[in-house]
Amino acid sequence: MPRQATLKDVAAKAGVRPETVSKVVNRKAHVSPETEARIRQAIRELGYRPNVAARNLRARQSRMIGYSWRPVPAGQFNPILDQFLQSMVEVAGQAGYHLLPFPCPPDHAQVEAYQELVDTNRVDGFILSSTNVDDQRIAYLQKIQFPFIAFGRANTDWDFPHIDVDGTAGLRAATEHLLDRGHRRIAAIAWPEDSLTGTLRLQGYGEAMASASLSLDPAWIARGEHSAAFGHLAATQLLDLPPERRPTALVALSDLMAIGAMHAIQDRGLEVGRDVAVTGFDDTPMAQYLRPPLTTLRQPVWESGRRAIAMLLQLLRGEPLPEQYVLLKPELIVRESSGE
Amino acid sequence: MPRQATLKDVAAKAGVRPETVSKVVNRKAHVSPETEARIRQAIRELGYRPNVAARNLRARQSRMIGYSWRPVPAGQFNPILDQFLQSMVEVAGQAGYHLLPFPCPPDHAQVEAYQELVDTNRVDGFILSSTNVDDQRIAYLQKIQFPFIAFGRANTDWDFPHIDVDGTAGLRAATEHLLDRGHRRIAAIAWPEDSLTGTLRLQGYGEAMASASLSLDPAWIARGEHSAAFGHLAATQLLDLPPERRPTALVALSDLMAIGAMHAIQDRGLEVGRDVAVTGFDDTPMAQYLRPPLTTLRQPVWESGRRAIAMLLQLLRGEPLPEQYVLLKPELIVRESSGE
DNA sequence: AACGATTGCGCCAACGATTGCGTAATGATA
DNA sequence: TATCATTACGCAATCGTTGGCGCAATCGTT
Repeated sequence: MPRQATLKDVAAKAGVRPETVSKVVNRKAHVSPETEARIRQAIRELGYRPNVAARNLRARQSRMIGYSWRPVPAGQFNPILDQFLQSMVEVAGQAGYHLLPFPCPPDHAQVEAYQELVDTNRVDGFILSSTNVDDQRIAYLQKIQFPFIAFGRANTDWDFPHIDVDGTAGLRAATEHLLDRGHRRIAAIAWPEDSLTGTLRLQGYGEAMASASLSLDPAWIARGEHSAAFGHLAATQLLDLPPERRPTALVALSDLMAIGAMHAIQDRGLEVGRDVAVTGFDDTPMAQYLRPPLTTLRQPVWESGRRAIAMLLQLLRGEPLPEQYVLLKPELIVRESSGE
Repeated sequence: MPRQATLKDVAAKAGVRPETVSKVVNRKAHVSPETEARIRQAIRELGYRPNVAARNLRARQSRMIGYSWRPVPAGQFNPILDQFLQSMVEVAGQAGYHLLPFPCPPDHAQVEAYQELVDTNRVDGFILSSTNVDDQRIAYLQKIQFPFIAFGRANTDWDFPHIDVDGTAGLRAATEHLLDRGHRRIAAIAWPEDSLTGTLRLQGYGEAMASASLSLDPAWIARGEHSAAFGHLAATQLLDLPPERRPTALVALSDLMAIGAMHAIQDRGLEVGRDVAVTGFDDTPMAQYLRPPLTTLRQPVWESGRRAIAMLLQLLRGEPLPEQYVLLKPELIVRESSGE
């Protein structure tokens, strides 16, 4: 099998020097039309493709973008990953970049993992998803001034470019939708207080309730781990409240918790949608197949991926970012779990 | 910001030549203990890491493995991707390799996409998933003798290393499980005849029915597109059969179709599990949250990923493969949809 | 003491592409 | 024909790492 043609081979065939070919390929210098034609012909005949390792060595870059995500525990879903990867690969590819995915290593090994990729010149920048408060990855990359875009927020006093889905607006929309349908006693099934995303989402619920001038019963906010089991437990306890305090609608911070809540309602012989309304968050693929189908908030996954890469590419080109922070609105998908 | 230290910097600090440092790093030559200590000290102090681009250029390799998968249409799930990526990244990482994911481009552009990655030396090998009969990617990579491992089979007369989940054994197990529970009229909800995976799975159903000496009613095999809607339609038609031919159990080739079938049964006022048993395939995360939870076949995703990479690494090292073809058995997960 | 064998490490030449500079050839102008 | 600007392309160096070769110093053996 003949090895891949190099600049030298093309040059020999076209009767010029390798540098000239390089200049034609990169449109860097003026070359006479005839020479250019001869060179292009040779390139075509030999099927020449520039060797990326050589290019990268010379240019001190890798044309690779690291993507780190936090894998979900077994039994849960990651409905985002497939689409998110696709959208990023597509946009990055158009600019000649490829993705290098790696699941977040355990906390103590995180910084080393990033250091490795940075120091060996394997990646030019990063996309981080599932960010945390006090996220070590963000702290490290900021310290060494390495280009990255986060998908999610972190400490409010940290200043770094990021994209996020506006969970506050999402829960406000879900709550308002329930208010529109006449509900007045609406409870929330939420995450622990240390979750940033959870706090932001819950805030939207609070805002909607406040602007409808409804007083909030403290018992209406249930906090617990992100699981269907907790959704079930929380809903059960909420339905156990005395009639005048018992909620007629539940907003859950995720589809997974909404599923648990739906089951709790059904276990009690009540009908979801008619007796108690339920909404979720994520629009996981299964939301549409539940009975009744789940009203939920769809994250603009595709858009997020595109924007994140587009922003990172700007950083890599050394251009200033028009917007450091991007907040995208999720879309309320109304299905039967929230009534008629 | 000081740029990353190179061999030259380390050499200068340790008072030797760069090549010597390289030899120490790669354990290639004998160096006196004192010199080695001095060099290692310098490496530590400067935080030296070999530049991958330079290494790759020299070694004519990339230490990258291309992974191509067929993205699922919107509204469906890809429960595999997250775990599969994780398992591959982990094993590859231990051998100093990274993954380069790219969704399958549209059919006509497939070969070009692979050519690009091969010709520019961006990847050393490929993992292909969701293979097809007459798969162009396989044909191309075989033609140019480029290392790859397929996850899935293709034409029976093509000879290439692959891993697959034994769908035949899976459906045999599901069908036998239903036979054990006393069912005699068992129908299958299957894919079109041109699907290789579908044909193999259906075969397992046929085998189990045959070895129980049950005659197969041709009406018991429904074929259609892979969707919940088709599952619903097929189940409805099966339940419309006259009582003596009406199946008491349905094996579906996927969880998605099983969901449709469950809904059809419920729409008719029947109870899944008690009146009609249902099984799926995939153990998508949602299977456990359905009501009743779905009996299904769990694919050994983690194991597949590890094995696929391990095999590819052997090819890349030029070692012969102990097994060209690996068939992994799926695990039957019994839940309530198949009865008590 | 003379010999070959071993060890430790320096030197050179790649790997393939890119870049700034230099220069020969061309054409225009006085 | 001499001068100058412009065009087209060659020259040499560089990016960081590695493999092969060779030389000097050291060691053991007779």
